[in-house]
Amino acid sequence: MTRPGRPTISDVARAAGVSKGAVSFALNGRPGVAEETRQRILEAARTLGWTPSHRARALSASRAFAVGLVIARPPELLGADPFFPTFIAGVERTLSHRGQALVLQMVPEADEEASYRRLAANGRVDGVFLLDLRVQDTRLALLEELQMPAVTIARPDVPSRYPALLVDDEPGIAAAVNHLIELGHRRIAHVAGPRHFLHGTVRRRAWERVLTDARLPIGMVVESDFSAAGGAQATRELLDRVDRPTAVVYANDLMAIAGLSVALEYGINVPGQLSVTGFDNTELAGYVTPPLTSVRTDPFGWGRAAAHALLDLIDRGPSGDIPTPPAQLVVRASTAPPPKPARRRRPPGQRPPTPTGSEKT
Amino acid sequence: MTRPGRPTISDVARAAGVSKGAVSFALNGRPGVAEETRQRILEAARTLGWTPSHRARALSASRAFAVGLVIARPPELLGADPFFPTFIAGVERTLSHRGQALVLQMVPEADEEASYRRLAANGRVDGVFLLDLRVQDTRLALLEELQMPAVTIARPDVPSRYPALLVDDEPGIAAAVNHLIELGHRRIAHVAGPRHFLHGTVRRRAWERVLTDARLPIGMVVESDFSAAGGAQATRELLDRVDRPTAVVYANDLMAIAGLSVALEYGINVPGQLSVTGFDNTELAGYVTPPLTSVRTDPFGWGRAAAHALLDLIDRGPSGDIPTPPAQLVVRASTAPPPKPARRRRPPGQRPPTPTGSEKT
DNA sequence: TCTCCGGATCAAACCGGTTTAGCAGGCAGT
DNA sequence: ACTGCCTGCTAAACCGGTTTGATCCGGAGA
Repeated sequence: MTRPGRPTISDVARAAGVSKGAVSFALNGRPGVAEETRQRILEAARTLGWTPSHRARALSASRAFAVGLVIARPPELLGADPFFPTFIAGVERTLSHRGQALVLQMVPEADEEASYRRLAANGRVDGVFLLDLRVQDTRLALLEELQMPAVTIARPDVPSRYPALLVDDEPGIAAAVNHLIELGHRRIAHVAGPRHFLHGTVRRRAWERVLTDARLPIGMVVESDFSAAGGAQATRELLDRVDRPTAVVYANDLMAIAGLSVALEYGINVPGQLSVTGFDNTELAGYVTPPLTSVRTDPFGWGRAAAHALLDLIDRGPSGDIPTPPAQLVVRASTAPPPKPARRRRPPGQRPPTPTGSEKT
Repeated sequence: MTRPGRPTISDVARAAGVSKGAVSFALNGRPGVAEETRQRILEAARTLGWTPSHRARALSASRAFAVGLVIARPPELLGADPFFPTFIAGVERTLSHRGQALVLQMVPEADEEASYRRLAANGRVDGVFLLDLRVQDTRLALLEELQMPAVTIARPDVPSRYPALLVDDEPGIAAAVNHLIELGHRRIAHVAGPRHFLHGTVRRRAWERVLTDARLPIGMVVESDFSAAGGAQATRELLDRVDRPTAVVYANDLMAIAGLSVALEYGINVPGQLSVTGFDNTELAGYVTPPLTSVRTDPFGWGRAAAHALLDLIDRGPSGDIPTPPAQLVVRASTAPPPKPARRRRPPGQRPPTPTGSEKT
């Protein structure tokens, strides 16, 4: 007659002829167990095929051994953004090495607060990642109220006692704008993300700052929503202006790629008559026509670093913010000098797509 | 002096003047508690702000109240594919209503088996979704060995006692190929996904079958990897042939969009000289030039249905496979009649992009 | 009045670990 | 020989729920 179910620590204790407590000590490598006994216990555990019950450990340690990630975006916007899967892959890389799991929640924005509350009340996670920070984000206060450890991705614009992964979109946008200025552009527009998102605002401000420093006008900005449809619509608005821009800095690749199509539809050659830059350096950026100059970010690395920081916070208490390397501008064929003031039609000379592209900081 | 920590069921019992057991019964709506007592207990729980401890419940019920999803893909391939985020969003929609959580693991392919084993050994989940089925997938046997409930997305090509969500790519591909045949195409190529993936093989077979039924040749197929780079490379191979195809059916949108750029690079007009179809109907499909004819699938709905099926399997035992509505072909401007045999150069007449597109089954 | 029955309730065991208090025995110090 | 201390281990409590077996009680039936 075989025992049903997995062997427990009591089975191991019986097999090794010791008490439960001794087994627990031996398995956790704690002192107070004779070396010979320890070996006997480990041997018994091995032959029985014992594995620790995560559930029992979680209850007695009052820990979940899991961290949470709440994503509040409409599902149709989620698919097109490569950020999340890549970030999560990075997170996992760290977590799996430390025996932790990731609990993912994807909820409508209206359910977001409830989602955090439930996660905390149930004790399902020991901490969370705070992503897609918003301007004056109310979630920080919520998490402090819930006494939930957290790591924020980017430094919030409200006081926060949580460690932040210092991703800063400013240098990437600045590199793009400077690149365009160096090429000779003067009318540089921006298709921005929603202003209530911190990264939407940060990117717009970066664009403004560089233009202001160069004494160029900052009037040409259209706020959009990071979607292809939004990018297309914003591009139309810009191209319909009488003082049409000679370059557009988009807040992400998806909008930029949609913008490329709109330019083609208008019969405006890119990069001959219009330069375009994206942000994210998505896989597709190198494979559209023309290949898109973009800012390469590192969501995978961020995920790894953020997970590290969160686990350290949980295990060892507060520490400082985490720096990240600056993003790099990847120059491809969608940017070129602006057309000469005398409107000369240049033939739409195709450059072959170069997936790699050269780099500038 | 306030008690530290959350109130437990014992606190509620004390406050209501009853035993732990009575509280448990009352809270779970089980019979054997007088109505008046039940109300008193619920009232006490409410005023104390009691919430059930997921950990304790999991231990005593020997259930995790969570399901797992293991994704084994190289991270760089993950970002571009909109399937996973959308599928997961659908899964969450169901799970959150049922108090379940999703444990997500993203691992290198080499660690995949270990990942399932760990999930099972730890008892972290009560079941898993099996995605990205492979030809002769070995994970089915693994999961049966681990006695882990599962739902497969698509019916495997090996015997399986698990319920399957019957997603079938065949009708979608068939619709695309038939659409091209009706337009008059005779040389219809296919850029396939990896043949070791079931969906890669299924889509290729569907393409073959329709062509064979129409007595058209099935020679023009290039196996690729679902990536933009792979799609571009495969397209080059096809366009370099002396008997260049007049239409290409791509196994996903990402490869198709990369293919559009290659055609442009070759000076081949789409759809004038070459028709192109994608698969997935990604957000970008409607915003490239020309807008891409594609097959619309419903990963969100699949996620919802799969989660339903998995929870039912866990709670109520085996049931049947789950049907899904057939995919729809979304016709946009990337498909048109083939060029006339007499090679007449047609001007690259732009059609404005129409994001919506008309539909055919 | 006595018996029987069923509903309401309680105490205790249980899930599978971790942790603490305590005990036995060996050895050194005085 | 007695005290003190350290090592190696056991027994029991604990984490916070669920479930079972026993008990108490009031009302129906004989």
